[in-house]
Amino acid sequence: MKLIFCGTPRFAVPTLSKLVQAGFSVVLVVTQPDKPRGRGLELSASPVKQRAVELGLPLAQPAAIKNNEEFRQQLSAIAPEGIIVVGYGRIIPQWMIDLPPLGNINLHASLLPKYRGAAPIQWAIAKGEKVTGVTTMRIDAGLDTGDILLQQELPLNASDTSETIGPRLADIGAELMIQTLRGMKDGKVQARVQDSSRATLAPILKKEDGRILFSRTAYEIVDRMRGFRPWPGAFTIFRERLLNVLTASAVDRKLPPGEIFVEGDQVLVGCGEDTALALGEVQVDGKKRLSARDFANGYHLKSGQKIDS
RNA sequence: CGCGGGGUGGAGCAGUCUGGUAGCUCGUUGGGCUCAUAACCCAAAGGUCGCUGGUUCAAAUCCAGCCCCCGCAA
Repeated sequence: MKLIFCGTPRFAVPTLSKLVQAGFSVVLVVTQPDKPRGRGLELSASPVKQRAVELGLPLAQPAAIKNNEEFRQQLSAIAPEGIIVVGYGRIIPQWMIDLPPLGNINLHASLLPKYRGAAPIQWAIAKGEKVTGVTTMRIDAGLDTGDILLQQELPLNASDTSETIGPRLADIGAELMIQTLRGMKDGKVQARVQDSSRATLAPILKKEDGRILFSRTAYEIVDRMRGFRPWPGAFTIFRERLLNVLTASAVDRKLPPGEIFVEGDQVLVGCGEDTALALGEVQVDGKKRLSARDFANGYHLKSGQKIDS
């Protein structure tokens, strides 16, 4: 089966690898242009590009595609049976949706219609879901609103974070994509319409999503911390500097929100509804990560102080 | 030239602006108190102040270069 693969992040890599391994003919890989990254803003290639290079596949990195005649003709000339889209990072234009007979097949990292949008893994964990999963669907003009092809669930437990779940969903999703394509080929896979009344959104994360609001319960804060790791993480402002809270647990304790309580080696911070956050590892802007104990000793924390002042 | 923070006894920090022989909270070791303790009291050990060079009577502190760590941004 002749396919074009569009993807950019690490999440998309297993699917690309699996397609090639399973014998599908990936004739073109489309990914985002190289961008400056990291300190010093050095130019770096997307994970998908790196893998495509390893696999010796032809690459395209158009800056824009909607009105890109040259790119459109390139794809038309290939005449793919299907276009596979996994975290490409751009809106797929109508002309592309209409091009292949099998349509544009997307792998999405949630159980649609829940968590439509750019950060489904993170939001599912941040909202304290007990189960998430992956969905293959046929792309339409809307945001993750296309007809569902196949789904696979993955249970979540309290220790899971986006870092641990992301790779697992990527692997499960890669497998599901293979099943989907094979199933479509011999007509065993039925597309079914999403129930949009049950839809929720998982918008792209911003740094601000990581700010800890001590008015929330500690349990909510911990869930968000798991979901938003490693970025944007969880932070507050401590003595006019950024304080990243890398790990923490929730306990039931009545303390004024934002107030510190030092107890032995533990540092508790009051949260909403008589809950408190027991700090684990923290990191002050410019410093190394510290245990709550070292943090309390080094910065002379006293019970009654406000952490965010 | 993307912006910014930091490297001080075993850990974490203060001191740097306004040069003058190093301080705090812990930990460690010894002793004391206690039925007992991760609690409390007393004492001790432990530091080339990231590296190199410069200015000075004198540098953790001022100047120059270098190394390492981290946050923002993407």
